[in-house]
Amino acid sequence: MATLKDISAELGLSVATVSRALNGFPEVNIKTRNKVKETADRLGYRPNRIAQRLVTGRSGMVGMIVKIKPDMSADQTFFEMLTGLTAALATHETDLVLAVDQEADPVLPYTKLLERDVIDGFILNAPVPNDPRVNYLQERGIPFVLHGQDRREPTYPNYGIDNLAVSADAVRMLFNLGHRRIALINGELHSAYAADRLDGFRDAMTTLDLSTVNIRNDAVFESHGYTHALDMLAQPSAPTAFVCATTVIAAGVVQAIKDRGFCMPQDVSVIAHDDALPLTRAINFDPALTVTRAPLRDACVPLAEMLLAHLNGTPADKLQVKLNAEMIVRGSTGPTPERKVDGT
Amino acid sequence: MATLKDISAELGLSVATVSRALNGFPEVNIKTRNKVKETADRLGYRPNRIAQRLVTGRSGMVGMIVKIKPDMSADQTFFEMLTGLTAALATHETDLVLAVDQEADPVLPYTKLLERDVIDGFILNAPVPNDPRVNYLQERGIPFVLHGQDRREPTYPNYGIDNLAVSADAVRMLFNLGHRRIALINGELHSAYAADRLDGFRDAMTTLDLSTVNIRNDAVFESHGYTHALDMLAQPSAPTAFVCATTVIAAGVVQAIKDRGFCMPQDVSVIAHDDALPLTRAINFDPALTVTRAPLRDACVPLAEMLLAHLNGTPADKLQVKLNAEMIVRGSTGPTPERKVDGT
DNA sequence: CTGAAAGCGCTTACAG
DNA sequence: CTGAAAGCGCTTACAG
Repeated sequence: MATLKDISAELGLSVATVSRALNGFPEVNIKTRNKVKETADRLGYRPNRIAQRLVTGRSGMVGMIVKIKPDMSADQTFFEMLTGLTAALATHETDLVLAVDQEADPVLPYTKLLERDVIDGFILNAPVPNDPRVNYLQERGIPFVLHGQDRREPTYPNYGIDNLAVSADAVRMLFNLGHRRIALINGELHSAYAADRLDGFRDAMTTLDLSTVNIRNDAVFESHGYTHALDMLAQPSAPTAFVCATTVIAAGVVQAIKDRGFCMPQDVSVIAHDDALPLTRAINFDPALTVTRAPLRDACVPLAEMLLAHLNGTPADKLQVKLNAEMIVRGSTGPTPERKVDGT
Repeated sequence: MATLKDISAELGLSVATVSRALNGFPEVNIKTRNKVKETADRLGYRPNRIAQRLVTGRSGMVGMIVKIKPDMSADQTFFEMLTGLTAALATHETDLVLAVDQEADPVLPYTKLLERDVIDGFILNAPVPNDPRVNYLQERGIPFVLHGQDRREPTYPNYGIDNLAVSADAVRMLFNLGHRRIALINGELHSAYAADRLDGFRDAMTTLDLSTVNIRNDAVFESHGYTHALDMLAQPSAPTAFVCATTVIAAGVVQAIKDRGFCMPQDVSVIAHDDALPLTRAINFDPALTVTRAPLRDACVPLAEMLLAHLNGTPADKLQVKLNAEMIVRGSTGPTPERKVDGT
């Protein structure tokens, strides 16, 4: 493997100049730079990252702790994030080092990864409300970026969508179509996103003076969407609209609607939040699913770049992004049956 | 962060001696060693891996390319391997660097990872027959270990079970119970393991002079197990026994048997290969499932250690392991109905 | 615009 | 048993 020394020997230059030429320092003569680049190419020079890292004090590695859930419900989202983050970090010569969390203590894997190795910072995903990992890393001054929001007033870099607004937008949209009995089939409350969705839902419903009896918080399985919807639709005053945590949940809900002999959207409307995962796509529903949409993949580049910016000194308060999901109205939502009757 | 220099300054020793003391060199005086260790502990010394790696020429990173399948069928096994490998490598101060393969060209991610960084070697999982990655890495002299067998006569480190024997054992066992019409619900043939299972099945059946009409090679979904078994059981001469690629397939097959009104094992026997994944456990079947068993997790420590041994100079021909899966007979297999009739 | 020098934190022959 | 020295391959003040 060619080194800077090889190039400098070949050209009769110092390694310092070769280094500067290759790293785009403005002061080097353009002819020198070209000669250097050419021989570097010819010799197949690749900078030794390890040496660079020793001198810069950076390891070029950021950590992520993977939580293996026995129910595997997080797989799809995890793969999506893994793909996007790996690619985004590779752009910046940074590797993603994984540690797998099999422990009860949520911060233990962080301890281990920090003890054992040189990690520049962490990407925290799938936060729980008031995530304990945040406190742990903050106390130690270890840089990180959080995907999502685990508290109302974050003081650290974080990027995510406004999950309160996701629910509120859905409720308001259904309300405007005439719906009054609106159900929420939510994710599990130990996830921060689901807790926010619940809060947003309750707030919006209460503001509109609607009852919030039809709420379920449960693991994101199609079968759960199915059984919860089936239950609710059997009640005397069944919901006329469902707000679903994900398109996977929606798939179960839609099946329940069919199995109860109802039509969508004539009898029952369905809206879901759409992470734009490759499976269970909203447009493949029949009719296509109305959604609030925020592709999970879109978070990866910002997350990577925010962490690296933070490592380079950008203060945390400049690195806080809360986005609004986009509302896409398709065929699965429509006016309530009551309203249609009233209207004609 | 404390360095060797800090310790040496504190103790009036040279960094060389401190280094040797900490690294367990036999020549250091026991009292010196103890003093060094004590101050190292007190100062919270952690060796700088980057510096170690620069001088040893090792990066302490091994690569694995993750293939994201749209059907997500490999998730469970991937997580299992990820967990085990991460833990096994951590024992040896080695990190697992992931690259995600989203490309058509199966070697492209290897090129990228090698170009971009300093990777000591690779772990290749989920091989296809005559895996092209093998040739690529061998040509370039890059160390790797393969999980499984992608060809009959490997010339590189590899670890896996004998998948031909898995099928052959299952067939022979069913034959001895009197079964003659034996079906195989296999994985997809682009996987090396499935290709071997098919070969083993065909060979064993042919040797026993049995017909091999009932074979399906398909993605490992419970629904596929269900539909294939349902089809086969509707035929005039339906199989009396099923050999299943995995317990997930078996779950579908068992459901089909029930739905056709048959009893297991009185009417139909089922045997599966069991990777011992946390979901779909063989003992949770009713009756419990007869399996050939080889926990995927068990491969992780050997794989990690074989790769590291290879990096340290152990020749490839000493690093080739082919294990036999264990046969565990439970309630899902029994004598054929014909035989019982004949016998009484 | 270029070079000589110091240094990042280790390891390991070579002396003694 | 311990130390002084060289070196891994870079980067970056400091001179000129």
